[in-house]
Amino acid sequence: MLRKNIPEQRREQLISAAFETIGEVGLAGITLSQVAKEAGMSTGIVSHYFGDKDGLLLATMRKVLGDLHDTVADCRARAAPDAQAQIFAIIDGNFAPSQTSETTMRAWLDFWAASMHSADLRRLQRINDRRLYSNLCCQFKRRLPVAQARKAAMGVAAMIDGLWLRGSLAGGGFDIGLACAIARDYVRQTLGGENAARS
Amino acid sequence: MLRKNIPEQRREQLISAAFETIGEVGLAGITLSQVAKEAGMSTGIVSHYFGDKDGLLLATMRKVLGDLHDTVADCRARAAPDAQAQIFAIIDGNFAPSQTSETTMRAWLDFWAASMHSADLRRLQRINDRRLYSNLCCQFKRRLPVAQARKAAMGVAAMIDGLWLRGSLAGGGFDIGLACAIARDYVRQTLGGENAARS
Amino acid sequence: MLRKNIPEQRREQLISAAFETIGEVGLAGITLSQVAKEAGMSTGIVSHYFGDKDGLLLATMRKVLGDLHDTVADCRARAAPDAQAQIFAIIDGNFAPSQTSETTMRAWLDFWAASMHSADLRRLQRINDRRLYSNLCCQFKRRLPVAQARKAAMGVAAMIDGLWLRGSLAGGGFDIGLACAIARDYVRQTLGGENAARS
Amino acid sequence: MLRKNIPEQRREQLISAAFETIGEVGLAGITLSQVAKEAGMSTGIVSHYFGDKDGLLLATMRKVLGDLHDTVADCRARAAPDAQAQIFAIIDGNFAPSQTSETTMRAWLDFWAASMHSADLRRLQRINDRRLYSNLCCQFKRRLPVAQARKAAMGVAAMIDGLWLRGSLAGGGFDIGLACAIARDYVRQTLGGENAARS
DNA sequence: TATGAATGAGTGTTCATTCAT
DNA sequence: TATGAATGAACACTCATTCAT
Repeated sequence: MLRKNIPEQRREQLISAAFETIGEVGLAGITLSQVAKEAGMSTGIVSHYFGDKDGLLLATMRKVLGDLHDTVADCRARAAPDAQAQIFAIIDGNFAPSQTSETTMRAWLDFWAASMHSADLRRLQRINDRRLYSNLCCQFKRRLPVAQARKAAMGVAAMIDGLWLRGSLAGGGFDIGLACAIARDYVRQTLGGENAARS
Repeated sequence: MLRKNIPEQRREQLISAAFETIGEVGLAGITLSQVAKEAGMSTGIVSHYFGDKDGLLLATMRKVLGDLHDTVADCRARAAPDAQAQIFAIIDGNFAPSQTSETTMRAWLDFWAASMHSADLRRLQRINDRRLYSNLCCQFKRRLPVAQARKAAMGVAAMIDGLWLRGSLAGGGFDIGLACAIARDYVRQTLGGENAARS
Repeated sequence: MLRKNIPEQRREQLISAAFETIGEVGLAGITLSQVAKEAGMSTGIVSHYFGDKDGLLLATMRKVLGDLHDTVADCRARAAPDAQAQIFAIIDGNFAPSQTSETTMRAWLDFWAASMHSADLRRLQRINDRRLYSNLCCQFKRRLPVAQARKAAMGVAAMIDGLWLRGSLAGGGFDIGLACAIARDYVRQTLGGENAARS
Repeated sequence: MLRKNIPEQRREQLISAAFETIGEVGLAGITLSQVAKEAGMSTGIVSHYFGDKDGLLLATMRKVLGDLHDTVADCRARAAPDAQAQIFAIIDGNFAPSQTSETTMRAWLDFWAASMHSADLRRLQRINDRRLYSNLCCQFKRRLPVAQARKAAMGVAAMIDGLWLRGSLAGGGFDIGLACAIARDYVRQTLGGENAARS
């Protein structure tokens, strides 16, 4: 709130501007002057706060990843503590409105593609990738043997990313409710089959 | 073989060179002189054959899509005609070695991301996207009611793309056998669950 | 003369333009667009022919050094073959009109200063530096014992560079005739004193 | 010592920092933030004390010139009052350790080159240039006719600058003792030859 | 008085495209 | 048909300078 926070505010404004600009023209087509204009600042300010273009982009990806993390954490906090509810919450978080907006999906996909060619981005991407897997795995282990839990976690993680990926192509026509339903069915099958086996 | 085919051969060489170069430096980092060098031709030749850079890239994406189509068609032709075998063949085709090489995965992901910002690429991407869905849907309909078949097709398509997407991050560590196993399990559950329900 | 020489001609035009521009604004203040404008070409052509700015500057320094070498060689070829005449010719070459023009002197001094901070330029500078010394030393050895010849060569080389350096500050007021006379006197003293000692 | 002197102290610190920085990266490569960092101050302080970058550089050159002047004055004060001893002292001053350090030589040469393109720097350079000449001329006149004294002064001044200039290229390999010896020999010849001629 | 965040003009360099040969 | 030299607009980045605090 005080003076001290102004630098942090400007960093955030710049990151937001970068995020928006990526949504408009893509990561490949972004220019610093576009970002600066979007943020209402000068071009030189980027190197002042982020060193160079890559620094800004890295910070922007961190922000995108952080937002997803927070969204999922919120959903889980509001959900019942049992395994299935927690897994459903993870799915819900990944398909929350903030994560399925046109801009977010474009940025996501751009960063994913870019991480194939940049060590820094790839590291970040992997952290996020593993987090989804281990969050799921942790819950599945409460109900399934380790080996099955691992396979289930991989399957659900893939299904979430796959639904999301295919949804990105649909643009406005992405049926989030249907995506969640399909993912939930898969989870139920996986857990339910085990229950049946137990009984 | 004849003179007439030389132009076509050069087109293919150029496309191959573009494909390899994308694998090395990414779609964002590619330059025409790199492609020309890789193909052993002059820089001016691209506009001669493809109009401009975008034309070459579009043709390259068409090639990538076409290769996947051919690979899946091969697998299906060799598989038994029943629904489950055909679905398994579609899965196998999507995870065939030619489709899971480092170069292919990078090109794929780059094109997917780029299709968010280019109408031409997006159109191509959508055609492919729908083909996977309708191929799966067609088979599921032989065993499931339409509504369920559609959900199953969406789920399997998402799982294939999701496994593939997450595998792209793993680089060399992508366990193709495990990916296929998870996808097949999901198909079996979907078909089998229905069978169980029917009986 | 033929087509083949056009690239070489453009290289020379660019080097000339760089030389002239250095004379106008100095090595520190030179920009590629100035050079390109002076040469009547586009800015991109520099990297085409010289890789980058440093490449052009290095080539320009080589040209300046080469011109001095040629000028001195001409003077020596026209002079009598005896030691004193050859030494006088070396002095004359260093103070020839082409070497004492405002532009040449500015370029020279700029390159000398820059060679303190650039390995490539320093290497070039040293080659030239040693050439003056060894040319002189070679002649002095015909008349003096080795140790004395070396000192004499160092002295005359220093005097030439010193007169030239101080002349650079004078601008148009540089009295070339006087400079040559002082240098010749020093040579005569050095050689003559030895003669006197011998007799 | 008092408060009043603090501004003067900061000026000197800034000039020292500029001098050191020039030694490291050259006059062409210097930036105000480097200087400010070296001095442990803020970037804005330069305009506060020196108006702009050129002001700082001009002050730095003045300092370099002043140091040489003081060094020569010290040497002369400690030398015998006769002409030859005074001339030797001038030579010694010019080759004193403080004047032949790597940093000093680089700064000197950079300033000399820059003075070709800046009126302010050139004026300063000329003052120093003439001072060396008139100091020498003054002493030579005590022993030689005016015309000869002038030539001798020009010759010795050139020899000093030339030895120093060539020494700058040698870096650590600059043999100061040899340089002084060569210069002294030249002075002795000039004075002694005249003596001999008189007798 | 002193700071350092902010500006924005100017730089070297890259590269898709053109076109004379 | 094919070349590759040439163009020039666009880019990221630097840095002297300003000014609110």
